[in-house]
Amino acid sequence: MPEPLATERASTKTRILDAAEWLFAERGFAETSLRNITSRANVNLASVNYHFGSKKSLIQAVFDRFLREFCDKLHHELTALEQRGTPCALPQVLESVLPALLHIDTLRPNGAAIFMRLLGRAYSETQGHMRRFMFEHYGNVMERFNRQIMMACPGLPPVELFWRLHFMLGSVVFTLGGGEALREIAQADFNERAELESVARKLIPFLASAMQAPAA
Amino acid sequence: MPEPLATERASTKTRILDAAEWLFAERGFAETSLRNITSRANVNLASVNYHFGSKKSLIQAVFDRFLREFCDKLHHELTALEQRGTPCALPQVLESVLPALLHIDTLRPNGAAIFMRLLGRAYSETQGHMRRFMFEHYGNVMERFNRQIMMACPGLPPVELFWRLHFMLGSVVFTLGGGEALREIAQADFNERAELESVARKLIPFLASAMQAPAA
DNA sequence: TGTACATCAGTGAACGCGCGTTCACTGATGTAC
DNA sequence: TGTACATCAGTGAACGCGCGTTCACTGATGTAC
Repeated sequence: MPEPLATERASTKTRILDAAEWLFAERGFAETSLRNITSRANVNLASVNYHFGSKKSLIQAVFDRFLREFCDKLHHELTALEQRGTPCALPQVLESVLPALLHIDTLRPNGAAIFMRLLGRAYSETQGHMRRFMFEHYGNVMERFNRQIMMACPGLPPVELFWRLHFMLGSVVFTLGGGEALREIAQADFNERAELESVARKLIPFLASAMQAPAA
Repeated sequence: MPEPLATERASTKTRILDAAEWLFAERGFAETSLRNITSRANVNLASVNYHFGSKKSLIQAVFDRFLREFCDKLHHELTALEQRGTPCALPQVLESVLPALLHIDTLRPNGAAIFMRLLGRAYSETQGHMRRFMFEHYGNVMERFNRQIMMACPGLPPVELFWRLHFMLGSVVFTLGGGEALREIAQADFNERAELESVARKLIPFLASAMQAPAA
């Protein structure tokens, strides 16, 4: 099949993915019905099950598209980091995630926030389907990132490192994926437009300093 | 009405709250049906609407009970802190939350984790009903806590403080409320039983160090 | 080149199911006179 | 003290609704001979 021209309507499959990811992030999986999705995407209700088989598979497909886009970019950043030869300082390592996040945000409006929300949901699932899927398909990139962090935090015991990585993940997911709430408060109370990049740039020194705390 | 004796069956209202909070935290609000709740509580389906009016009001009641229990305890801790006279160091301020968290955990099994999950959900709501409710009823205690933090971080601009408070909240909510996932990994990979208190004690130096990062 | 058949993308309508809520009702306890 | 009525806690069955999924079908495109 040839790639659709720019003037053509996006494929039904793509339209469903676009509508679904927006609604999933906005309301959650259970609160989003296939009727919500298909009417937003302007496609037939039955076409979701035709293309994806089930609602559950659609959720997985949405998540997978994000992970692919994100990890491809992160892979490049990590390669650049590794080729420097000299061990990197912690802020530099953390900063390597930023282009991947910004890249996702250029692909679709509010993309990074949506991705962070899905990531949060992946971790709070009772059954860890999405989490397991993530590690099976993109675990190698994450491993490489972890190794860079480890090298920048010499002497930190592995258990401590494990917890701190998740403390960091919590901050990132909560504040970048936290919906309009924080954005609105920041705007109302401090007249500050909370752009993805500006929040991320506040996060980096905060997290870098946190990681350098002495182990208990 | 006299307080029920210890040997008596807890009141229907209490049984519903107990069942609901467990299920809400485990599966989320939308994924938990009133039939799930009432069959777990061993009460009649219609009694939820009799006692609480609607599912939405039940959610609020569950959240309110946690907030009351938590804030009462935190109120006492803050009073003790304030009466010391001398300004407190950051780790001491952060540590004042610990007894409140542990208190909730003694009231009901896994109470603190459930509370943290509900807190996370309160922040990711599209409409901020729960968040607004929280600030209206318990805002004064949170204000006092914020003031202590502020005093322990002299020179930090208010905007920066706002964001860092939420970076902290993210770490706490994500790791203490994050379900079995992290607990299981810690057990499997590091043979470490991730007790509430031991994770919280890892969090405190991490967050204290983070808050002391130089402002961008 | 023409014909027959297969595959693919999509459609409209219906399916049964579980949902939150409602309603008429019961039986126990409290209150007024 | 006895009777009539009110309130309260709870119940069983049903309500209409929106859900994910299924199914028979259509029309366009590709392939075989």
